[in-house]
Amino acid sequence: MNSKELEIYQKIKQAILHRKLFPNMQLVEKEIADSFGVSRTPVRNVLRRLSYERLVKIIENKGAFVTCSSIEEAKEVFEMRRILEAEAVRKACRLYNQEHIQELENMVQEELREIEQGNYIEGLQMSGNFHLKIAEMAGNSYFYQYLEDLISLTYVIISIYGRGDERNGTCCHHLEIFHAINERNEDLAEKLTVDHLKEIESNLHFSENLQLSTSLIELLT
Amino acid sequence: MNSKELEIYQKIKQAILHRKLFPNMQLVEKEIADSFGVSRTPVRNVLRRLSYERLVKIIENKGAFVTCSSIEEAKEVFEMRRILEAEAVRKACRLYNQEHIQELENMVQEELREIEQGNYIEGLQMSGNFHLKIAEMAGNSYFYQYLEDLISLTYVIISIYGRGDERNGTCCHHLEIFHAINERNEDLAEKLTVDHLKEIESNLHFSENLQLSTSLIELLT
DNA sequence: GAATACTAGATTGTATACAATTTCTATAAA
DNA sequence: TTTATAGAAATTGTATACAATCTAGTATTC
Repeated sequence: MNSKELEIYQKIKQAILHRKLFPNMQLVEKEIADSFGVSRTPVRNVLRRLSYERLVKIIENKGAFVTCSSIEEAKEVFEMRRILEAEAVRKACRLYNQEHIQELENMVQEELREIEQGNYIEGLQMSGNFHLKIAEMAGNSYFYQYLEDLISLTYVIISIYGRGDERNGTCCHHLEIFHAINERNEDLAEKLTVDHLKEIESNLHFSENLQLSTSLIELLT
Repeated sequence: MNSKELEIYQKIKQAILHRKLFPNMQLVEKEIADSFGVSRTPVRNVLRRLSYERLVKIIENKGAFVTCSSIEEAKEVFEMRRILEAEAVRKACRLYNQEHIQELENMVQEELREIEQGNYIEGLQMSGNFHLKIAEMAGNSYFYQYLEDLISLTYVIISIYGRGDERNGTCCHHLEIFHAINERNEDLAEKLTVDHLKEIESNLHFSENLQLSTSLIELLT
């Protein structure tokens, strides 16, 4: 993917993660192409890549739509995150160097600042970056590749099923996880990570009949 | 991906897995397009998808090449397979139904027949299908998606670093794993699966200076 | 008035033309 | 002989034109 496509890719992805583009909203190729001053060709390439990452859903002859994960899909995302992040944080405990741990600490601090200032979306973004940093520290590129996609999808899932009060415990959890990693306490780091993810998931309201939101947003577009 | 692209995708993928196309070989868009009687457009789409799956490497302005995994990349693949398949086989033990277990048994039997008849490539293919079936039984679509790609890459890795004597123990292992699953013995099934993957990896010759094969094959194309 | 069929517009899918880049080769200079 | 260079060929990248499909609105029929 060249620099032009990369820019389009990042802009669209950020727009989805920052909730400028809502689940089920159609991404019309021509509109995007015009707004970037390019032809439909690179836009189509980007949309295909996003669909491979499950952030958009392409329906043949109909178009590309921002993903609106079902409850089952959301649960799959969290389950896979627990599996991958449990292993990743263990490996991070074993493999990290001074530079890594310094960066991780900075990220926790920055996240705390954002939350204190009431920047909800930015805090959520930093939260994801914290998890991704651990994936990077684990030293196997698949952790990063897979978790980048899963964490991106988590943003969308929270925007669908979240209550809007996600800022509560997460940054404290991150601080605890950071300390466990710093002490190279694998068992503790894994436990804290898995519990953390389970708590985030448990704060979503899957119980209510939210399948409606699918068609509802569809009507609004 | 529509039916036309799907066909091209499957043909190219099978050609790589069956070693008709060698690592580092260039996949020229026009040649493929002509051979399928289509334009370059759908071929380009397919090549991009294969590059997401890491089966093909696209270099800007140069083209698409069959992946030639480095030793480090190969080790990443096996590590990630152990992590995912360990969890998948545990979940399979808990979740399988009668239909699943029947299909799995059939696959082991078919693999045994292929090996007995000396069909090396077919046996290897069936071996991969056995692992994929377990991923399917685990009931989380990410197991299947991720392992489909990782197992495909494993074929290429074995073609690069294998000794050609991979047929030895694998099918016996599969039979043992099948029995463990059938008895819903999670711990045993996980242990057998991880050991099985470690043995396959240990039978590759990473030690020798095989980075040469990269440039060597490059010269031949 | 409700249901259906049809037309027009919008959108995606594919092929093709052209531009940009790389690769190869032949020629000339050291 | 080797190296450097120029130009031709091959290949990829992008834009555009056209085909196929879907969507929506309108007219028509019952």
